[in-house]
Amino acid sequence: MKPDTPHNETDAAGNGFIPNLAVDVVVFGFHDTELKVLLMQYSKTGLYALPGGFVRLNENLDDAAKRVAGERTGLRDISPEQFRVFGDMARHDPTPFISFMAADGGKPDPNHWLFQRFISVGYLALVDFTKVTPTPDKIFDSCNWYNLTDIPPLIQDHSAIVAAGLQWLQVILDSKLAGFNLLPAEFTMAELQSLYETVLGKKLLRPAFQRKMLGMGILERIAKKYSGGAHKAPYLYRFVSK
Amino acid sequence: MKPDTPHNETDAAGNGFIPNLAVDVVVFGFHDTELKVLLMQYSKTGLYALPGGFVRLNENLDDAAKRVAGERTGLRDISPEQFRVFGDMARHDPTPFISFMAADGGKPDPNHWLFQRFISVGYLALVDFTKVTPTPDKIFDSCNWYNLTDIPPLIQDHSAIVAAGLQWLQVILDSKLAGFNLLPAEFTMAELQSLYETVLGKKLLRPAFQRKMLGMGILERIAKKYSGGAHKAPYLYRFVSK
DNA sequence: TTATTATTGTAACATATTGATACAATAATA
DNA sequence: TATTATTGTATCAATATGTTACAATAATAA
Repeated sequence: MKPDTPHNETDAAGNGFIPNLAVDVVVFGFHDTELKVLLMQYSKTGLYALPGGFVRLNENLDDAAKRVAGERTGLRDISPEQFRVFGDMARHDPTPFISFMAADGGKPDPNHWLFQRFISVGYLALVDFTKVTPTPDKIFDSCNWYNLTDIPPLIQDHSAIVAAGLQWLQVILDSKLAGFNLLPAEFTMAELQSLYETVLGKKLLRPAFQRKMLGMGILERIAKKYSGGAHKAPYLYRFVSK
Repeated sequence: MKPDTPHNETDAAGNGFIPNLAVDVVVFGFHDTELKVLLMQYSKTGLYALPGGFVRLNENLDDAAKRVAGERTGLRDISPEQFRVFGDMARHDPTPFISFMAADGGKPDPNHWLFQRFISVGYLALVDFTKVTPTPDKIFDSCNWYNLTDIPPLIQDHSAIVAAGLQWLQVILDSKLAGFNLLPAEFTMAELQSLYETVLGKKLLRPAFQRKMLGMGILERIAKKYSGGAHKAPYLYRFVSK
């Protein structure tokens, strides 16, 4: 038993956590012109879910999201941002947790705290795909990237949370320079444009895109990249905050 | 005792409500070229606060905010929208509630549920100032409009919640036609512009503003208004959704 | 070594949007 | 009937965005 994790993290009472409150994190990555989402799976039942967790009694809400996202990705320097709270009664559905426990052989305690109604704060984490080590948790024994265009059915309202997370990303993409969190430290203009096109779901004109990005004054040109292709090699860029 | 209100709404255990979770509503109105906020006061201590409340065990989160805003304004047809969750430990400060109870003569139970740490969902309600009947609640015995430019110190982090609500309003003002909820059914272009200027905190050029508003195709021109001034009378407009 | 190819970087122009000025129209008052 | 203040909008200027075009060039092939 790890000393920094309460031994009652999944006990029937939920001691140590704020009741009825959860955080679910939509972790987006970008790879091969595809947006990827980090999903958990409980192999015995095959059910998929978002990385999620609960808020400790003396823990900042944002820190809970950071902890959850950090544990699933191995990343320490991320700051997930809340984008919406999901608080309808309609989202209450304990059957996935009942089936988890049934699959483990035990007889589920009908008063288990996980079966209660939960209000969940949705967080968005934008990460460098290449830096992530997907890591399972105590409930879900697998954790992996999935193409956003091809996600399996998720438990409860998690599909709606993913959809809302994408919508939010589209909104903040321009204003918050969110895109740069999804790319490695150095990238080509073509990669940046591909990211924008994937997130926004539409083609952009190359000259206008390049003009706009360079006009923001937040890109530093580094060196030539040898593309390997039979054509002019693109510059590499680095993001620099003003 | 009203049958539709749990008798334990403010008892020491907080039964019937989700623990550690609150909703606070920033109710904005617009009157005399000023943005107004609805604030509660507990007269014996003089402390001010946002209209707020708790979430019933079987209540949708949004419905809790609607209930709270409805009870304080007398309006039934409003849909407050969440704009941010406030979940830092730093916001935890039970002293206002302790002083309320002390002022009432009773000896505060140190384990009273109100003294616990709360995570609060901030909601924004945009209302027609002229339609509101400010109504106190069980904790605060007064409820009134205050000029946003001149709000008294508020308990806990409620000032920050108001500030965040205003910022959010500035963001959604254009995209969500939020302004129209703040005006009466019929209004002049000058009134609409004044609202925009007040919310955004800057002057706008009249011809460009008018062109933009008319260009959106959501305004219906009604009839002449007799302004009473020694000048050309303005049109009246009505908002029509497409 | 020299074409060929595919892609990059950007100039150049067209179009659309927004900023700013100007002015006729007009409702109340003098 | 002249005066005044404000409204509605035309007009032009400035800026931003959409689009086409083309020279530059890195790898490959002739």
